[in-house]
Amino acid sequence: MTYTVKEFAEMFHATEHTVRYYTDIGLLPCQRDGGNHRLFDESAVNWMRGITYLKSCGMPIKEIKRYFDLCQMEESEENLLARYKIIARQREAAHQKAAEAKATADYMDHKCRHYEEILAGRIPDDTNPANWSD
Amino acid sequence: MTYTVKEFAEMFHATEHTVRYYTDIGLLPCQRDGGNHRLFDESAVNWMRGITYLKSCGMPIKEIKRYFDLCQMEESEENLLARYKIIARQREAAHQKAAEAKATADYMDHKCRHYEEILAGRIPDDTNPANWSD
DNA sequence: ATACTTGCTTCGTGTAACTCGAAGTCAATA
DNA sequence: TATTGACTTCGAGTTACACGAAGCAAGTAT
Repeated sequence: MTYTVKEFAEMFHATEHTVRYYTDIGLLPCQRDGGNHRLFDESAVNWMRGITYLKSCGMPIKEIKRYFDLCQMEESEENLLARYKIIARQREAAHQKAAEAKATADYMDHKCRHYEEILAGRIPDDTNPANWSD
Repeated sequence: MTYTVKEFAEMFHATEHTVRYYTDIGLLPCQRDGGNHRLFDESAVNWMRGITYLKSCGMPIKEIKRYFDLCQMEESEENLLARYKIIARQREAAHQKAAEAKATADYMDHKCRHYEEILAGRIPDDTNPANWSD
């Protein structure tokens, strides 16, 4: 089973532009059909899943590419360790991002309730940028 | 109490470049001292706190600016509601981001353990981009 | 007094990761 | 035959900075 650019983009909630961009910079492998159109197979789907996870850790595209290049090299203890280090580092980054995102969400809950109190007329409107201490 | 660009940047783990950039585009207010150097007061600190929260929701800078402009306008029911809508929307965004970040962190934990199994020699090295299904 | 260092200033270019639109190709359909 | 739709490449635009050059002003060391 293969996918066209459009189908592939939809699978990952990405734009076709982005998918083409990834193939152009060599981040995402693809075949071409008779009409020179990009075709993606299951392995490309798996690559792309990995890309989205690593991107979500905040990893720059160039580094993601380096990681995938490592994955395609001949196996060796050294290579394996290098890959592990990258993943471990990104795991850390992911946890930090998650904690930060949680804190932001909590804060926004609080801020939202504050607005609702004002709208209900229970407290006066003190909304001013200088009041972000709330 | 006022702060220089450097002090202010450090407070928010931002670069001096970024702080200057924010003042230049009118997102962050500041005074100037005799030597034309930027000076930030407590209210700027609060503004900046708000900016970092909203940015962390994924809100573009231009929209953040529009929100802060609303905060400085004359109060009215309409204005208040407009502001509330913005905040409520960003609250949603923040929760979505938090959930996604959590999922990524969990996945990275899993991936990390997978690597540790390989390194311990308990399972063979199948690490290949096409195996991101793991 | 002179030189150096520190910290700021503006200005202009560079970067990442897209994002958009123009212009063209090709196959299927009305 | 004409148009539609999906694809192609290419080049320019966007966001949110990052960086470096060149210059000023105050304080410190020699």
